[in-house]
Formats: sequence, C-alpha cells, structure tokens
Amino acid sequence: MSKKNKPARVKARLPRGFVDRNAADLCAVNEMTAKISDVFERYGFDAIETPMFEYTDALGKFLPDADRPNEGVFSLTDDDDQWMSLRYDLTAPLARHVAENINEIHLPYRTYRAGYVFRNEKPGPGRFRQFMQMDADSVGAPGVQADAEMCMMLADVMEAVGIKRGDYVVRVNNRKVLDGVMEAIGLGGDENAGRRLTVLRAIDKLDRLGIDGVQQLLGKGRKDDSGDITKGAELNDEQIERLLANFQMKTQQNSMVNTIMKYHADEGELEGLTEEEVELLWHGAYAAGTMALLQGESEVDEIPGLRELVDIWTLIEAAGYNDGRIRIDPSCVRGLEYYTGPVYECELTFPVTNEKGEEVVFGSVAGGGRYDGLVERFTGQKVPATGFSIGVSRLMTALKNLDKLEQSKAVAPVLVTIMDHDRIGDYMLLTKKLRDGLNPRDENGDYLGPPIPVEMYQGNPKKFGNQLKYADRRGCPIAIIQGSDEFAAGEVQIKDLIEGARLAANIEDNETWRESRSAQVSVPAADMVATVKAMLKKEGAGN
RNA sequence: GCAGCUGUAGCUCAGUCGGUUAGAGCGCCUGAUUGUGGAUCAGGAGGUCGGUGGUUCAAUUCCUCCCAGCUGUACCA
Repeated sequence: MSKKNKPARVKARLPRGFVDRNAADLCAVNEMTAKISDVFERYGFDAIETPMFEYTDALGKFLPDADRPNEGVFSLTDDDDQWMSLRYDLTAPLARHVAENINEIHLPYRTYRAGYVFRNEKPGPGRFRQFMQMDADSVGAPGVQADAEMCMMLADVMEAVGIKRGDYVVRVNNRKVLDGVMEAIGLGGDENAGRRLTVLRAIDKLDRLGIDGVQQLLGKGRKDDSGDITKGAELNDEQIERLLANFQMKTQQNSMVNTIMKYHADEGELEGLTEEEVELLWHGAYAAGTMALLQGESEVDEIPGLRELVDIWTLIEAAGYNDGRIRIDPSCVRGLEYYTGPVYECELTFPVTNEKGEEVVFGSVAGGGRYDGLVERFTGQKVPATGFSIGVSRLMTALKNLDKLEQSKAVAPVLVTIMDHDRIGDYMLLTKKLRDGLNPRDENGDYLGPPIPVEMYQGNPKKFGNQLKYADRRGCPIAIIQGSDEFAAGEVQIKDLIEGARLAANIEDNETWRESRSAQVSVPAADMVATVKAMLKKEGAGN
C-alpha cells in the first residue's frame, strides 16, 4: 500500500483528566472504600446510590443569564431538550433525593454513598475530571452534636484507612464567626459580598501560599512564579493586619486569652465558659477570630456562631477527640457559599512526596459542613443537614505516594501451555482439574480460600517459546507442560518459573539454559495438584 | 481564563548555524531455537519532524497564526 493511500487512523488517546485503572488500582480502591463504608455503617449510616446524571436545574448549575449550564459541568440535552449533567458532587443529588422523597423519608436521615463525580475543568497533578468521592450526611439533624459526630467519624475514617493518629487533623470552624470578623473590619453588607468572597478564598490558601501570599492577596494582589498577577481584595493595611492577626496565634496566645477573659468578665457574653474552656478554644485557635471583633470600634452585641463552636468543642472533648485529632482552626473556611454554620475539613500533616520526588503540601482530603438551605431549594421547607465528602482518589494517591498502601498485587495465574494443537480439549480438561484442585470448596459450594487463578494459554500456540515468554511477562509462578511424550506416559511437567529465573542468573549460554530445563519436574498427572500446591507454597504465592 | 515552557519513531530524547537518504537507546517483530522464559548475535518494521500560512532556489530548522501537552496561577459547586 502506498503511503498516500494509508488510511487515516484514529489516534488512541485517553481524554485528559481521565485515567484507566488496572487490577491493582481497582483492588486498592475496593479495599479502601470497604474500610470507609465499614466505619460509616458502624455509626448507623445506610448506603444509598443516586445516578450519575441529573437534570441540570436540580444540580443548580444553570448560568443565571444564559439558558445553558455552567461550563464546569459536563452537560447534554435529553431528547426532550432538557439539560442534563453529570453530577459534580454527591451532595446536590442527595438534596434532590431527599426533597423528592421527603414524605417517605424519616428524619433524621443518615446515609452514605460512594461514586464517581465529574468536573469539566483543567486537570493538574493529582486532579482529575473524574474522581471518586464518598459522602456521609445527616439530614434533619439540627444540633451541633450532628456536626461534632461528623468530625469524629472523619477522624475514625482516617485511622481506619491506615493513617496514624497525628498524621492527620480535622479542622473545625464556623462560618458565622468568620462573617462576624469581616463585618467588624467593615466588610459587611451586600455591597461587599464580592470582596468577602475574595477574602475567604485568600484565607483558604493559607496552607499553600503562606502568610505572605495571603497578605498580598488581601491587599494589592500577588504575582506567581510564571509572572502572572492575581488581583487582590484591595484591603487597607489595618484591615489586613486585623484579619491576619487571627492566624498568627502562636505569638499572641496569651494576650488573646486575656482579651477573651476580660470580655467574658465585662460583657457576660461567654457566660459559662471556664478559663480552661477558653484555652481549649484558643488552642483550637479560634479565640483569635474574636479578637478582631473585640478590638473593633463598633459595639459587639454578640459573636454569632461562637457559642456553636464552643459547644462542638465541648462535645469533642467529652468524646475524647480533643487530643489533636480534631482542632478548631480559624483558617478553615471552605470555599463554598452554601455552608451556613460549622465547617470542617481533614488534612494530612505528614510530608507527601510526589512522583518527581518533591515534597508537597497535600492539602485536604475531605471536607464538609452544615448546609441548612440545600433541600429548601426544592421544597420550601428548611431541612437542616450536615455532612462531608472524602476525596477517595486523592486519599489514595496520598497513601500510594507514601507507600502506606500495601500492594495487594493481583496474583498471576498458573499457566497451562499447549504443546499439541490437536489436543486442546485435553488441555482444557487439565486446566479445569487444576483450577478445581487449587480452589477447593466446602459442602455449601463456598470457596475455602482466596482465588488461585489458573488459565490455559489462549494466544497463538504455534511457537512454544512464546507461551513461556507470555507466562514470564505476566509474572506467572508456574507453567504446566504436557507434550505427547508426557501424555503417553500419563505425566505432566511442572515448571517453577520463579525458581527458574533465579537459576537463569548464572547461565549465560542459551544452549545450556534451554537444555537444563531448570526448575522443572515431571510428575504423574494424579500428583499435579499436590505438586503445584507445594510449589506455590514454597514460592510464597497464594497460600 | 491568564502566564511561561515544550511539541522529532510506540516510549525517552539527540540533531539540523536553512541544504542530498532525519538519528540513538529502549520497546516491538523475525530468525539462530517447528518441545522450553533470561542473556547474546543477526536481520526487520515503524516518521505528514504537531497543523496552517509566510520568507527562501531550498523549511523539520527562521517568522505568523492555530492546535495539543506540561507547569504555575485563577476558578472549583
């Protein structure tokens, strides 16, 4: 065929931001989700599942001005011209599910779900356009005890998947207090909504950009490594200073506690708090958040949300989770607008090394909060709810990079090779006998042990060498060989490929190598299963 | 979206100060070996040099625009 007539071939390419997963990946994901589900179920959460597609309006992702969905969601029109979208999180579909079944559902409704979500945005290292989340939510649970429970369960989940105590922290905050702080520095009112959001986002970047970066973002703006400039919130120096005071607590702890105690005495607003409680509060660093209010010029009548935060902390303390597993932290803001009160997220605190061997700040692997308004969008009635999402894919990468993930490598099969092409049927029978023998069952038909895979070579059997090559590359521990000689004698050759590879290291001449038929024994067909079993045991594959 | 960098074989990358037939390593295929993996040796397949337009006698090389990828940044429900 001439070059000109060469047909245009389709280029095989994975859409960017998506990944293929191999057996080992799937195995690891299944193991991890099983561990997480286990914790959820022990807390009394039931599994449910909602579809990957939803009507776009139910997800709340229509653009306000145009009659089309937000670009961040993968969307298409149904055959009746309705916009549909792939879900971008598991919370919006839950709200839809609750609203639609509100009459059948008994509140409080405690559920969890796992599934892939999709976001049509630029992928980056560790960021994909399809990834797995696991959510747990308490719907119809108005009290802070529900929020406290969520934080504790989050901590339990981390330990269940193998992250040691001290290697993670659940940080808690309350949006109402943040709002108060911003009001105190003159960012109240609807006209400042945009700037408040900018401020929140800047604070959210504290762990990544550091205090200097946040300072720049709050003021004139920040220039990144590529020379690009990010616009800032244009706050003045005093406002910035008072905001940042919240986060530079280590140096100011004492004065902070004093301030709070003084406030306590003067106003009686924090009545019921002991000094110890205030210190705990401080340790959680929230006290700092009040400073801006306390030092503000306007009279402060109340500190919204602070009582809630203290109550959460009290519950956490009562349950014994105040040992560093859970902390109160003023820089925990969560970008989302729909949160109405307590917010929380879980961060890994150990250094994570990426593929290039660089140490990176991994950031949060789970987050959530209280969203009292989400179901109301559908039904008009307020249904208080709180819950969180775990980024399963992210959590997995973190564990993988750390080698904390035990590699549950899929066991490679024992390979039955084909020597005589006209006796395929015999080889199939041989394969079945071996498979049954290695995978015994009890009287109920249940398997007694983990699977020990056995397969017959399915490629082109013309060249026998290729069959062993295949076995070698698959990592097969054992190959079964039965030519006409063995068949006539009622025997099979059993070749230990692992031992053979070991012996090969000392042989340079191919002639010798082939003739030695290393690590290979001939046994009566009746002894095949027992011999293979013994060999597998010796090589530590299977059991 | 904004900014910077990069596009040459399946992969990793050389190279051409603009000049005849564009290279290497690895991988792949065939054979030495129709009944034995690795190593070795011999041979082979595989390229619109990301695309378009321009400058030129001549462009993979220089210039324009476009596309894609990477990195940072923004957005992230």
